[in-house]
Amino acid sequence: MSNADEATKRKPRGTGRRLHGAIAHKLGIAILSGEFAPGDTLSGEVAFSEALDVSRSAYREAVRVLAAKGLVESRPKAGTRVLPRSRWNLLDPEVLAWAFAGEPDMAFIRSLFELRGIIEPAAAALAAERRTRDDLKAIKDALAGMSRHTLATDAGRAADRDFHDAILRATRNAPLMVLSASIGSAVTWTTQFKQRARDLPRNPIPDHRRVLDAIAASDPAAAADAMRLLVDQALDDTQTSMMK
Amino acid sequence: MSNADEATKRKPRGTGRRLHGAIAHKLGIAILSGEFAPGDTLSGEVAFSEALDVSRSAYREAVRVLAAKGLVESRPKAGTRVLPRSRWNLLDPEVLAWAFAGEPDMAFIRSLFELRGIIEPAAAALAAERRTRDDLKAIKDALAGMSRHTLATDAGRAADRDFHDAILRATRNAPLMVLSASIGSAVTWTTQFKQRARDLPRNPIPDHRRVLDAIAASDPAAAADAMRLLVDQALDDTQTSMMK
DNA sequence: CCCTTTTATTACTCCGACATATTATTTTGA
DNA sequence: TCAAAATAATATGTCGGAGTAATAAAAGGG
Repeated sequence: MSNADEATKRKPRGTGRRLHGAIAHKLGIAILSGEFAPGDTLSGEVAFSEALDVSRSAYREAVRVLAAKGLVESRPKAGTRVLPRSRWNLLDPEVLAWAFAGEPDMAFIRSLFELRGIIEPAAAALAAERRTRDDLKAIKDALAGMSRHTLATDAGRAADRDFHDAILRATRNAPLMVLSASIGSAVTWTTQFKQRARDLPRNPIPDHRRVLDAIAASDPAAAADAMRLLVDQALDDTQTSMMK
Repeated sequence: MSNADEATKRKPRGTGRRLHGAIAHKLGIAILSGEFAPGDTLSGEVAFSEALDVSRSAYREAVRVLAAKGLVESRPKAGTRVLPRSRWNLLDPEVLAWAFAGEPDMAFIRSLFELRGIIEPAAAALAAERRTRDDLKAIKDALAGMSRHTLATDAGRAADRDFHDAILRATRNAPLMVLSASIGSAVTWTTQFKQRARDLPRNPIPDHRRVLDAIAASDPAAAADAMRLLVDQALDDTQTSMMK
């Protein structure tokens, strides 16, 4: 190919993302947004890589990433096809990010909150049973961080995530932890939308404190109830802010 | 296991699995089994690919797959390092399969059943609320398939999976579906261990029918209770069979 | 008309080299 | 003596091409 084209071959490593990662990101968004529908077969690997002006290796590695997440499947002669949605690994953090990169689907967001509404109260109950003193301290510290910053700031949202993460860690259940971490990051996207539309609707500290108190008291039922309140309220806030 | 294909490296395909897939499988098992601990850095790309007697491209694509699942991270000069367990995407079906490829960890299995015990009753309740007539028919058909075959056969286990899948589809919640599909496949591995150690402990049809009846009656609470019974019982069976 | 065999297209695999980025080392200055 | 900056070393990242295996379609035979 033509050399000395350093200008045309611009480096996409703005955030330390590699080339194949950037391609996977691009294709992932295209698939999640419906630009490539399930059943569609992507044009050949030579054609596509030339269209993107990247090497075949980079394109192939990107396809491997997508295939690892269940988005596509490439078979000899048949080409690379987009798999049906049921095969997609929607819980993968990157897939989740791609889903929210385009215009977020309200039904999908509601599904996520519904799942969160199932997971988090149960997690709070488990945490109430198994928490150690260190777990309790971590939860308490996160709550203190929340009261120092508002949810409109990055620090405040980080503290909110820490609060939920600390509870998850107290469950001593690894699959539960990774699951809620995925959902939590997705929910973070939506809360960013939320605070964009409207400033914080109410003081979240008392509700969080109720969860903490129930876990401190080793009361699983109360912890689950308190957490259920918290999640339902978050869904309501998100919905109303997206309505307007 | 058969390792005759190890000698003839010319045709390394094992039933449709590509070379990079085989490498990813091998490395994935090595990581999940603890052979490579978090923080360990794999030997260089050239060294490792030569040790495996494969090209660098095949090895690199395998590493891309592992990186997509959060198992490793490759950085220039620093090498490819195994990420901490918290970054692993344990809900990925392939990762789950790798986790069960070695000797299964009882604590991990219990964690999975615990998660299943949270998810499935809630899913049954949602299904009871939203099921259509077609959903009900699918559940009924699956149950009929279960009564035709025993759980000791492949067909019987397939029918059991169909039963749970049909319920999940009735929830109209995509993330919930893929999540339970992952867990379900993992649980299938354990049931294979179970029936290997001992034949089926009891007739599972009546318990499943209770779930079906509750969903048919659109009774969420009853559906959740019936499903809870089912899952708890499955855990008990697995535990007792692994004890002996 | 259906099944088997053949053919051809296609994507996977492998190769070797160059470019790049990160880290470790060394050197210089305070 | 310590710290910071510049340099060097090395593994990763990237590239295009050639060979091979496998599948889908077409052709031939039953």
